[in-house]
Amino acid sequence: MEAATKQFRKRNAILACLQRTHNHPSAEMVYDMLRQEYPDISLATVYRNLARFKSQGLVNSVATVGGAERFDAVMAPHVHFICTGCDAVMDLPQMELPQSLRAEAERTSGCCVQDCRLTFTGLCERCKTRNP
Amino acid sequence: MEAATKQFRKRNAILACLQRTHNHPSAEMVYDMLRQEYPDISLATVYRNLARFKSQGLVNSVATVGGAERFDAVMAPHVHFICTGCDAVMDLPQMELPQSLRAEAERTSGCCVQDCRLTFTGLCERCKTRNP
DNA sequence: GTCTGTGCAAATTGTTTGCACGCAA
DNA sequence: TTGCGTGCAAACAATTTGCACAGAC
Repeated sequence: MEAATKQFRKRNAILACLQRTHNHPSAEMVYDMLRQEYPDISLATVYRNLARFKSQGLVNSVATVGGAERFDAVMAPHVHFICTGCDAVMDLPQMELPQSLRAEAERTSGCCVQDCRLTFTGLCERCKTRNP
Repeated sequence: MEAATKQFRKRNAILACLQRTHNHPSAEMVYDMLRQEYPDISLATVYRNLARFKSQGLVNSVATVGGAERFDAVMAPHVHFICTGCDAVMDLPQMELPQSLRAEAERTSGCCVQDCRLTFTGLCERCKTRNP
């Protein structure tokens, strides 16, 4: 990491963490992951930067699971699956999100549609076998 | 209201409130609406009964908007629109939710899909004209 | 010197819980 | 007399905010 980025080291680390991971972490999960490399990082810094990224359009909030907001750095609309057994949030990359949906929503509702989200809930493969 | 229901008067009122309104209220919104008829109702009672309804499959949580969970007594999967300007949550009844999606999700993911939710965000008609 | 990013602790907010009371079976 | 629904207040958990400090410009 170059010297010039020292000022933004933690901010960059938070964004990089979101871009690197695919588990759609909560603020606390990001905090826990970064604590290894930045032992003095504060949870408030994570929250502050997540809010900033969101308002900049760098990060989306995917859902709130078990009371905690979950974040995603993949901005292209895609399909998610949330496991009610283990609170995992994952992508369903095989599934296409029909482009026509957004236009159709805008036409039938008269609203200005900015985002579209298709989310399934249920039990993931692991929880499926554990729970009867 | 018959005498027999006195025991469940508030519980019934909470459910009826959800079934009657279409604004997908939060616990606090339900509380405020019921306070007119039941001035001594408690927010804890609303939360307790909402949790009960949810576990009984009588009520779904649609989304959490501005930190507060929003509820819906319409259990059939349907499409929602959330306005980021005024935090309104509304139905898009004109839009069909393709039945095939759930099966496709189950097939491609290997998960056990229990629920499907299609949600658009943006600005409603009123906020659209207010915000530039 | 000014501005910005941050740690820390306190505050805020949505939600849950423990306890006591009152009514129904 | 046992159980359930409730109000109230306290507890909790996720998130936000005020303040002081350090480093970048």
